[in-house]
Amino acid sequence: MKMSELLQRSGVPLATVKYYLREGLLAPGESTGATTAIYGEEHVRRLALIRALTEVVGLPLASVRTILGLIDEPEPDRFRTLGRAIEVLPPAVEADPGADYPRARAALAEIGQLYDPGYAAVAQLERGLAAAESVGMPMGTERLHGYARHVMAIAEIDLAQLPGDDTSRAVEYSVLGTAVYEPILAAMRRLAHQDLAHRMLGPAAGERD
Amino acid sequence: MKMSELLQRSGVPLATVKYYLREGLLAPGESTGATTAIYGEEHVRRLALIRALTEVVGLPLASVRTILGLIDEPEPDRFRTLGRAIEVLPPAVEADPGADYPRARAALAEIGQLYDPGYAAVAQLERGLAAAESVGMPMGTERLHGYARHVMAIAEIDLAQLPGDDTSRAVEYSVLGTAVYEPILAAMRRLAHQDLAHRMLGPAAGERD
DNA sequence: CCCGATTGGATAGTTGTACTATCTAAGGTA
DNA sequence: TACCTTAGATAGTACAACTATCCAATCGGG
Repeated sequence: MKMSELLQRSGVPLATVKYYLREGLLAPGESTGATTAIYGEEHVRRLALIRALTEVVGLPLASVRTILGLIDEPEPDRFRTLGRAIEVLPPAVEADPGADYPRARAALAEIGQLYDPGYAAVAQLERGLAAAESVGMPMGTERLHGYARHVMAIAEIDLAQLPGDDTSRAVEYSVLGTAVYEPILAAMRRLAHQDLAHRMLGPAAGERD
Repeated sequence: MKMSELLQRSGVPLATVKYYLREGLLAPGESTGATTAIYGEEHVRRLALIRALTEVVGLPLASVRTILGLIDEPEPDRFRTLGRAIEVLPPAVEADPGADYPRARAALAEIGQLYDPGYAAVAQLERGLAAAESVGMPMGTERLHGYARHVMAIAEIDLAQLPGDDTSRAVEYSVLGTAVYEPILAAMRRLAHQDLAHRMLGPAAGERD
């Protein structure tokens, strides 16, 4: 397809597509002359991916670039690839293997999970727990155990669908599954709150207070 | 305490505190003369809250302002208050009561939950589902049901701790609980993935691939 | 009570991100 | 052939979140 069709299919403005091309987020089309190039489905898909990561997940373009790079050329170690991808997901915190994350360490010990200070999610957990604390809502043991049990069940659902054979696809699935399903889970939790509140407080609860 | 102590306690630079004061995010201290004012614990707490919302949750200051306003002066309807707070949480999507959200509607019907197009989380769910689809990873029915069950259990844990008597505190708890625990849940899910992958693929899995 | 440090209040400047617009020249197209 | 589209380059914009400076009025230790 030509540029005009790509614009229409993707819904992204011309100036923005050109910007993404300049920035190397989008591969150039196959040139068929000095003023034309043809684009394929992969360009439409890539644009959808960029927009999803920026608009839905809320990533800055620099992080999008990192993730696209990991999908296009994953590192040989699948764990490290996913770890690096997670590092740029919000809340972006760099993991320092030498640092100590006391809250995260205690929490993980409590629920019997691996503590690896080199993994970005550990730093993220530490930061989240510290933030909850500093705001006057520290996470209690009961809540921690409850969360852990159900989060583990959710993770099992995720892992069950991971394509086991093809590394590149598995990386894409892992990265996107982490990034794309997170907002969905968040929305579902918010809706569950509303649903529960309605049930617990009765149908007129929306009008009360 | 005086300004210098507030700076030291909060760790926020002077220029930034002044900026927050100008922007009305932080209440001025009690003036004791033309060049001095005294600040209290509530100022320290407020600064921690602002930093948590910006740095951990990743909110723009405009959204922080909305949330602070809702905590300081909640609307009489607790549901609407929480709804308005959720509207500014990422992924920020405005709910349009007149619009139709087909994917969210279908998903909620599937799991037997209330569908209210005026609630921001419905628009957020729609957007998340559409993004997953456009990226080639549509959410399947099994995954939806699995997620729903465990998310509902998590929401029950949340609701169980909600202070029932004081509306203002309940609003603060609801808003902060939604915003502050979300990153923690996200981090826990990421860690659960790692933990599961290690168990399933064996201890040497980190080195494989 | 004096002098350097601190503060409040105002204003201007900086940095970074993500575009958006314009221009030119060369094709392509009806 | 006349107009439309495109590639490629460059410049400009808009906004957010600070950051820095300046001034004048204290405040507080010696």
